[in-house]
Amino acid sequence: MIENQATDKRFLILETTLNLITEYGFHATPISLIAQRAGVGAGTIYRYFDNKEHLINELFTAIKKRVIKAMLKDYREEGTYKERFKHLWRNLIQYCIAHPKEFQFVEQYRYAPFVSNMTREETFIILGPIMQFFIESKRAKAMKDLPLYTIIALLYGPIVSLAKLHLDHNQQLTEERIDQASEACWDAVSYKSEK
Amino acid sequence: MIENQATDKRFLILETTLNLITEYGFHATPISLIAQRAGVGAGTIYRYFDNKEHLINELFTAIKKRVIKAMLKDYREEGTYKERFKHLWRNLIQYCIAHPKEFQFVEQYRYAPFVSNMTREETFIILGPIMQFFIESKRAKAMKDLPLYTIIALLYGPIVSLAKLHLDHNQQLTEERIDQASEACWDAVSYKSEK
DNA sequence: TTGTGCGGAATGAACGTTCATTCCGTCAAC
DNA sequence: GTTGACGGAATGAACGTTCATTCCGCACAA
Repeated sequence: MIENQATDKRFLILETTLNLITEYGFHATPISLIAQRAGVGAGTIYRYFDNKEHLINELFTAIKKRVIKAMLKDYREEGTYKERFKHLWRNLIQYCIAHPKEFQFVEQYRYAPFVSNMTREETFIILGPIMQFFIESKRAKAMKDLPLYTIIALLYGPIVSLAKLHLDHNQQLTEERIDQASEACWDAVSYKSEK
Repeated sequence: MIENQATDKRFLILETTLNLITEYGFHATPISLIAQRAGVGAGTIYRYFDNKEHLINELFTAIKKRVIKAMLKDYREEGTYKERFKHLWRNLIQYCIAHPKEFQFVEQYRYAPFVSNMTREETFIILGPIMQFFIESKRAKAMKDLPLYTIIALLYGPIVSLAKLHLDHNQQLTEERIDQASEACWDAVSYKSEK
């Protein structure tokens, strides 16, 4: 019980920060405002986080983990490579749309100067299982023999763009459109003969 | 001569700002530093720009225009749609790589809260000719009948991802890789039969 | 059951710093 | 001599962070 209160408050601060930062940006959301909205004292935040920068970095990794988890939801290593790909791809874009603030936050600050390199490297480690899928697909000739980074760009890039267009321009991203796009992405990385 | 001195100083301030902002971020580059690096007084900056926010927005549109111009360089409405697509696509990614700071700046602040909506809308107007190409390609059945926004996402998304991976992870983006990727992008938006 | 003492969580006023912006004396151009 | 561009010191607001103090819940003595 006692620990729960502590983790609850920690969580509360993180979520409040997420809300404010996506709305106003990092430097435009003062600690004082986070404290006010979270209903805690400004000093309290410093009991849980060393400083503002650490707070952001923790928020970052927390969200990244949620994203990867969502991406791998119900994923099984069975079926065709295309089916598996579509499962992962759809999971990811669905999550981005369902959690716009998390998506915006990650996209906006991924390369911001105050996000530490360590945080960025952690991400790559977390992504291990997904990388494995790509490598295996290539080996099985289900995917073109493209460099790993090219594959990532061809598959992840459109997700980011689609999600941004969806969120910013109210381009309704319907089930149908998501499916169209996932098919197109598969066309990009698979051989033409591949059905 | 007099105007030239004025526009030179204006340009100097803008370029200095670009350099500093991509290195430190918007809120972490004080006007005083811009002034110092540009070799002008802090007050002088306010002779050319109303305030910091305006300065950024002007920098934004200036860069956008350069990007579109670079994209359309040597573009002619002749040859197959695939050839034309590849020309535009390569122009764009080449520019992103050749001008990393401009690319980073645009990508980092495109959706930042302090970039005005007007600046964002201007962008869409500038993009008119490119949109026309997509519409025409669809009509000619050279491209799949996908929503315009989907096409943009499928083609522009990978460019952003590739450029970022290139710049951040030192993934050498060779001529060969650029060509592979452009082919893959075309596969994404064209019909399978299309050679 | 009640009263007392204790440890650490929580607080928010205060501090020192930093920043965007203003203001004004200087100086070059004509 | 007049004009206006210019530099950079001055200004005041806002910020992150600290720290002396308060608050709270529990343990235990009586």
